[in-house]
Amino acid sequence: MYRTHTCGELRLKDVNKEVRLAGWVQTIRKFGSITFVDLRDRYGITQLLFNEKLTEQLDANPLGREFVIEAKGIVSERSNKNSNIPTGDIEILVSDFKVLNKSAVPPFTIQDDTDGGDDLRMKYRYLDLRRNAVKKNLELRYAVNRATRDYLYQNGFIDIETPFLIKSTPEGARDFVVPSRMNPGEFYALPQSPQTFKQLLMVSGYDRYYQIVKCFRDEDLRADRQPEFTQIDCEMSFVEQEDILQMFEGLIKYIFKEVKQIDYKEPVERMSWEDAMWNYGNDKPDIRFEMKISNLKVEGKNYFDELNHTEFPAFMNTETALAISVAGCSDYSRKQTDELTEWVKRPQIGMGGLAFVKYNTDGSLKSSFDKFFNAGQLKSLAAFTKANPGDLILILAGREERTRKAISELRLHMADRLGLRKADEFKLLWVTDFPLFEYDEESNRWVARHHPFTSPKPEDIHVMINNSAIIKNSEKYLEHPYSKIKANAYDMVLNGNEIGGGSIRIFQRDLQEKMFAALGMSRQEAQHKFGFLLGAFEYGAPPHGGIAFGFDRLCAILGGSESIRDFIAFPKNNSGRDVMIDAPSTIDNKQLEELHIKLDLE
RNA sequence: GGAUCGGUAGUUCAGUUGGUUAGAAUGCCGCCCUGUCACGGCGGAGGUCGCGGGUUCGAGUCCCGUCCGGUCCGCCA
Repeated sequence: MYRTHTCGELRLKDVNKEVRLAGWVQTIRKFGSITFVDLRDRYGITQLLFNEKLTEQLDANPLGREFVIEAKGIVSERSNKNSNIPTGDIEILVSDFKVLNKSAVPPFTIQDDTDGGDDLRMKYRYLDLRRNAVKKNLELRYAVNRATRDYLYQNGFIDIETPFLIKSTPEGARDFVVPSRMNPGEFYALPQSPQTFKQLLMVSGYDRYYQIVKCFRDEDLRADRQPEFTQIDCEMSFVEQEDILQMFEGLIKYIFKEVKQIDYKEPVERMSWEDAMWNYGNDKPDIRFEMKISNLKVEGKNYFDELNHTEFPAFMNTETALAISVAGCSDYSRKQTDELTEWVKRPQIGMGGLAFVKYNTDGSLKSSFDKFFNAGQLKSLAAFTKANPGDLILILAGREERTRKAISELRLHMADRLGLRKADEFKLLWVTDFPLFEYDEESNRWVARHHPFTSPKPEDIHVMINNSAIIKNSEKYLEHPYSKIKANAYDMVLNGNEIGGGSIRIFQRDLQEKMFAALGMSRQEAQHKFGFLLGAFEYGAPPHGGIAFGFDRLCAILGGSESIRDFIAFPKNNSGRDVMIDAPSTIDNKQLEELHIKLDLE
């Protein structure tokens, strides 16, 4: 037996016990004939005391950082206690010890505030994982996992595994493909999600299914995006949208309670996609704070007309003008407003400039376009944006899509500056009533905004059935009936992050075929790609719907972190590389031959 | 596919206008130290300035190319 206790459990009540501990040497502090060693394992740190005067031949000199040792000794009360660690009242007076394995000097310090950079930490991830900071993230991840399984079990869900080697369906994200040795020239694809399988399980009658499952997408990465990631994937039969919303806001609340001890009592707020876009400029608003957007000029509605104002070119010759009113910032200096202007001009935001109005606390108004607006017009503008004395009104104008995006980024930026996005505050939101289709100008066709299995709202089904997807020459796609169709789809948003999304599915063959056709798929193509699903729909498919949560991201948000990499044991870097094992890598010619693959590298 | 920032000691970084022998902190090694817990003191070792080319009397510094990494846009149903 290597150990009788862990390094995290001994307390004053254990004094005088003889114990054995095993773990890693965290630090060594030597004072002549006595030496303190902090011994670390998964559970904590316990101080060992080596006293050469008391026990002869007890030489701690051969020890080094990260050596694995076992030590025998008596639990003793410390004369100088350390209130920073749970075991700080005691130490082990070592009578004997053994080095179980030596360690090379680690390339970075294994401490909460490590000196290692990201790249190095990833290369030596097995050392990085020894750090408390990373360990507690993985523990949180497991707590979320357990709470999820608890809740879904209590509600009658069954966990069913679905295959990883499936068929490539190049709709949506790019697939990772796997060559089939036994079927030369043919390839499997790794699932982007178990979507069709879970729907087939509904046809099979497993009316409450879930899986915490890896999904794969071969797209470019970000700090919060990995090529393989984990979803909480769920599907239910005989449900309407309301049933799903109830069930799964229950899940998230349960996770809050179990993992964060947060009692989220109030019902989750709801907002239509249109309201979200209108008031917040994006489909995943952070509603921890207000700061709604005022639409000064949008399609079919021009506030400046009411002002009888036609002077300021930045507002006149533009598609859109949007404003936010930021509380308590009317005293911004020239330097600060310049800063904001620079901020919106950065290539990521890409605006030409920023107009502003200072609504001073004394009620006076000062704008960056005083030349064009008189006092009365400014007053009216302030009223329209619902500004109060003390507010700073920020206005962006330009092309609609870009300006909307920019103002929503600016809104978040201002909230960050004002400290309105508190890490310990959690605000959930359902966004509903998404458009079913988006028009892709590149490929000149409609694409499914969510995915092609999403059902239109019942009242919009006839629009889909009675209209052709084809856009006539003169017609703008915004005027086409398809652009008005709403989907039975919903996203869950937490503090401005999309943490989950789902929909009520199509479960009739006719409608599904109509959907494929609308997406520009021929009958034969649809049959080839999704024949199995269409076939299944002929054998009594029940009405069903579901949702999937981004597990890694949910954990990161609950852990108060921006990066999901900190919550994945072995993540990949920005280029999709695992720098620890150095994957991906080339394979030898023999393997290629077996797969009947010839490389054509330039 | 594009934009942008970075690459200097084991590590994190500084390095001025191009100018003598490239620095700091930390880590590492040695010696001293009986109450530390960011221990302390003294001493020491440690560098292909990512790589290749160019400009120059002279390049860590300027230019071109390239590789690697971070962030963002496109992309991610």
